[in-house]
Amino acid sequence: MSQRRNSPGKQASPKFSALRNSAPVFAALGDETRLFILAVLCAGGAVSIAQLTSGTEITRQAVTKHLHVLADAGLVRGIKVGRERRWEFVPTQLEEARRSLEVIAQQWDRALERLRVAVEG
Amino acid sequence: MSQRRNSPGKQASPKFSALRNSAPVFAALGDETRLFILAVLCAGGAVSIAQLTSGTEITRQAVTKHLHVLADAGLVRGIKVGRERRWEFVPTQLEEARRSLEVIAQQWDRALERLRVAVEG
DNA sequence: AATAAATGCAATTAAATGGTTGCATCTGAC
DNA sequence: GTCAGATGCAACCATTTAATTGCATTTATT
Repeated sequence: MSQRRNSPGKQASPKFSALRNSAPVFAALGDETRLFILAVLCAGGAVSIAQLTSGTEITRQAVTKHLHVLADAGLVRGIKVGRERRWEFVPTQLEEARRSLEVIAQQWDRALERLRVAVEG
Repeated sequence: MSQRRNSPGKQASPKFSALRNSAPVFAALGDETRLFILAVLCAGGAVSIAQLTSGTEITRQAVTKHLHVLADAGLVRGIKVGRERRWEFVPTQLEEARRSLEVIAQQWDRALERLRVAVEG
């Protein structure tokens, strides 16, 4: 996921690199099935693959792959319990992503404010 | 982008369909170059393709494609001005996405709270 | 020990993505 | 009217992604 293909800026500002870091997280969130899985895990705690699969219409292996995508993005974690593996939500990265959106939104708000001042004042 | 491949739930709850709707937005955000473009547009107002391209190391056409992905997700809009097209940020969908993350986070918080109550009494 | 449940692993496939090059079109300026 | 600047459009290519099927492995249970 996101093999650091061809990044933009030459020497990205520190402000932007925070944003940049959450690109993989957004990519992981950018799929209905994964959003569904995440919603389930947020609500319930630790759930097995079999249980998660029963909530979808795809195969167990497909669900497994989605779980690994989410895990690579740091959004979930799986721990073995007996013969099954329980998957649970890990809040850190989602918080990070939320902050990133705030940053963009704030930047926008400031731009609007500057515009307002320039016009009115 | 997101050809509604194989969606999860049979009759998704209204609560989840709000989340589901922002999957395409997250997908659009899940790329460094697009995050960069978005950051620029948030800061600056209306910018031409040529100007945007100069901030990256990819071709103008690649930037154009990214802009269309962002536009399809409703995050930006382009308006023709003379012989150039100015692209600008549109805040609505980003707000929507932010709310989605809040919903997930709140669900998680409530789950923790229930757990706390169950343990502490 | 034998069996069934729950996963893990690998190969395969169709479609989507990110990028490119080349050429056409539209528009402002001289 | 010609010419350069800024896009638009289309074909093409390599990689990644989402899903599948089939088989191997691990682990409760009886």
